[in-house]
Amino acid sequence: MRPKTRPLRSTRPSFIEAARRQQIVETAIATIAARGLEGASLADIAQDAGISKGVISYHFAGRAALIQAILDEILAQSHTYIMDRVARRRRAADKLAEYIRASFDFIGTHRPNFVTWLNLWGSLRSPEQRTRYNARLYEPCRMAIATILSAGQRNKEFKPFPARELSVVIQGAIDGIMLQWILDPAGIDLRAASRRLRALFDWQTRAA
Amino acid sequence: MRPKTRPLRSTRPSFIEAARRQQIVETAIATIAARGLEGASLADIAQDAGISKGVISYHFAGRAALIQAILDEILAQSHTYIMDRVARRRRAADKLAEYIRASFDFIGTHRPNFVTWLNLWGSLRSPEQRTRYNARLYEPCRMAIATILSAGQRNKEFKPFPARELSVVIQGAIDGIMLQWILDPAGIDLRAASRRLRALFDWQTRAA
DNA sequence: TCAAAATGTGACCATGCGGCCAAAAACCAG
DNA sequence: CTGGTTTTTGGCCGCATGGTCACATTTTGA
Repeated sequence: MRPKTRPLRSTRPSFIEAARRQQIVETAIATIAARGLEGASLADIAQDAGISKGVISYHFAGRAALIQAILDEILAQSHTYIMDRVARRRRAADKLAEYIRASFDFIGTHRPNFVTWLNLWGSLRSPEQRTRYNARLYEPCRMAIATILSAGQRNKEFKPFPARELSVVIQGAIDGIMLQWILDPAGIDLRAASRRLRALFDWQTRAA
Repeated sequence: MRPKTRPLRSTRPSFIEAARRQQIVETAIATIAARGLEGASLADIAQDAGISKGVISYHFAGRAALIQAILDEILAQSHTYIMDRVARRRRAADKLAEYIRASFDFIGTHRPNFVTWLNLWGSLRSPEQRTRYNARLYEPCRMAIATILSAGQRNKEFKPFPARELSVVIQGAIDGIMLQWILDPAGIDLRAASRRLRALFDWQTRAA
């Protein structure tokens, strides 16, 4: 019998454990995207996954832990995909353009993830009012952009500008457009937005 | 005794009714901002407002109706404030800059509103899966910007560009930066972002 | 001034939720 | 095969929630 408080991961998670966790997280993303956060009880998620409710309790410490796992999963998937594509480019200007293009590509092909992502923003500071955790979520994205920008400035590809400040604006523009698209898919042309953003920030960064 | 189903607003709402509704909505905004959506029960809100729980049920058809009222209130406040300031400017370029500046000013001075706003995004389609309502929420903002842009193009202040497309980008940038600031206030410099956005879109729109 | 309407109260209720557990089932090493 | 371990099941429980109601209080208007 697994003790109630997990023994600090004494052994590696079994194959079944990893698979089940993954399955539950993915089902939960779909369920939340479809019915909203409040409409997605553990029972609902279990039913969608075709398992008993107890299984979720067995693999996750509680609802909060499941939500945390969902957040991590969504963020990791997106980050991995984007950075993979960025890494294939050499020049800073290409990296920046690819960052934007990959972001929109991923958003466009993973709508449920971002619908759920949106539903979960409100739950971010639930556990202990830890507003601070949220910073941890966003900082890597801004950091990635800022790194590209700084590198471009170092090798004179880019002109001088405050990299950190601009990275906030770039990430903001991407997320803000995503938000509009989540709330009103028919009203937003993701492809056009992606194109314009690339042109806009290319113009804004490239040396004369 | 008021009938359960409201008689289609046969008479104008009384003074007390209007005041109470306003009080409840404002208290609810604060409560949700402080404790999160799931942590803000009707009982909590009532307590914060110093009234009995039944009063909320008396003035609102249910929790969903209250949330809807909150959304309308937040949106109306913001929209009114911004458009008031925009209206004071004559030239299109000034209107655009003022739109951006006013947006950030309002965001910066009404944090609780936007924390709650963020918490409520997930509840937008709760009632009937009406994803469509969301469009109604965002469209006015984009419309306002597009109107400014079009006017500027007509009188040659602005160069030619797809106004609708750019308005999506402008509103997106504002909201995306707001989002980062909500999640991580210490990590974002609103003033700098406002300045950069104004410069960026001035550059992007103004005729040569 | 006073009855009727509007508003507020606090207790009450049904419901659904997250969490728990004892027993069954599946899995696996020896 | 077998005994121990992991995983799953399905039902149960306590609790908090949104909503309702009979009654108290205040406001209104003639």
